[in-house]
Amino acid sequence: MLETEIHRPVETFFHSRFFRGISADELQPLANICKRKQVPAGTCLVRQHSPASQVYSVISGALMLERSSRNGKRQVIGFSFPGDLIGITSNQEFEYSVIALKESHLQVFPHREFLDIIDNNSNFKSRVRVTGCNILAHTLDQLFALGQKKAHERLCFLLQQISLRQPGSNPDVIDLIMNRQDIADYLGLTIETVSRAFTKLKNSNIIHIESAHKVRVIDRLILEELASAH
Amino acid sequence: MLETEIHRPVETFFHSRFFRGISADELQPLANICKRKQVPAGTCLVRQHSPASQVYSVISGALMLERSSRNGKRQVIGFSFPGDLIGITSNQEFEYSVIALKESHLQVFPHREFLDIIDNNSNFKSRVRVTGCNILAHTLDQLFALGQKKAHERLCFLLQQISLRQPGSNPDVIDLIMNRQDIADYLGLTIETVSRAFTKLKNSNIIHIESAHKVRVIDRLILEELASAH
DNA sequence: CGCACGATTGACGGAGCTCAAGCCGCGTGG
DNA sequence: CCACGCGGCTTGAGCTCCGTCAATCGTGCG
Repeated sequence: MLETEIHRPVETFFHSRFFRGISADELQPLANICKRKQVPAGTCLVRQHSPASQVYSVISGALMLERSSRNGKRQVIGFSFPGDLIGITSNQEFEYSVIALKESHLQVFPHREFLDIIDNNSNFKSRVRVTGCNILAHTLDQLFALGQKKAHERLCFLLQQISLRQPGSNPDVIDLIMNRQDIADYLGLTIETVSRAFTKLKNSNIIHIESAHKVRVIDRLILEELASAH
Repeated sequence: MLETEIHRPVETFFHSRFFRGISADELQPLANICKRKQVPAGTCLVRQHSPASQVYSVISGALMLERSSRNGKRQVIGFSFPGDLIGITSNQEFEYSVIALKESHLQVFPHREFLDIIDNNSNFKSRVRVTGCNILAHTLDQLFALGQKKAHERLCFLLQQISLRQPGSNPDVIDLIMNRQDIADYLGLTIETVSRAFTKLKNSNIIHIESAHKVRVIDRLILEELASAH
């Protein structure tokens, strides 16, 4: 894991959707406090209950947010893709661990300074609020899925999520960066049930499984119908 | 449902924990835009997908937040008690419906003006952020319960939640303001399973059921152990 | 007192969990 | 280049917990 100072033009590093359309002048204060970090696949970027002293912006790669309990149970909270922010919280501690699923590049900001700069710029301010609301909205969707849906419907929910949020232009080819255990812990199921749900969707001609980690959407309408929370 | 202007001293209405310790001078701008609302038990205060144009502060009573899908499934998101804020979002629409479980009194603020005032006062600003984070933290706890816990453990989670958040000084006597269907939809179970979970906890001498809506905690340590997400 | 509705209990079936075996893709080494 | 082994995924068999359906209980209210 290496952290380096930025010595290049500001705009180069702020391609995240969070910063889109904000002028270089406004970005400069953030650039001044920004470092970069590169983490290999499998590393733990943030440990649950550690002090929330950094804010991260994902530049490339993919990460997983998770919570674990003492008795070994784990709930995967979500996945972070390029453009996502991690660690915008007002609590003292991180609510979850963050683990890199692939090698990932991130921007790192000191938490306190980040919020100070955000607070003094109304463009940023509203974006941070929207980001927070989006996170909550996603968590509520997931809650609905876990509380009210069957195994194969939950899987549709996950596929839909990834399909819409993964980088790249073709949402019909889904790149499953996580393994089956991660999916199971995200959906509140076991790996066996996840596997059976995959074959069920395959046999219903809703998806085509090109490999264990690559899925093609055949019938998007039905996928959405099964995934939807409304 | 009646809405009235405030003509009494400011402090009278701002006893919510959200406003605690903030001076009358600072509260005045909020008082100026504040109306009151009283809703009888069973009323729908906010309808899912309606424009998020109000912020509410609960003065007395109890409310339930829920999401419904077209096919009739419902997920209860949480419960609001005196001192809670409802509707702090940056989205255009409410993410959920809000229904009064008892007759409830609320303060009502226009959304836009509320946020403007909040943004110009650093005391408020940090409190709003903390409130948002607490809501997310609670939702994550619930997510963990639905994903990883068995029926009777989920029930312990709910009892623990209410016990800690309900008004009144004695956390060992739990007032179940909601009915069994509400509990079931909160925990992702059916009413029958909820009922069986109650008798299971009763037979294990963890709780005593005084009536269908009043429960006494016998063994708080075990209750916490079963409820905990860590 | 009797009705009505909500809560509880019982019997049964099924979705998903557990345990175990088999399969597949991939990397390593002969 | 192929044999082998390993780890992750899939499939199968049996069991368990929870959902479903139905009957009963209990409490509050007209």
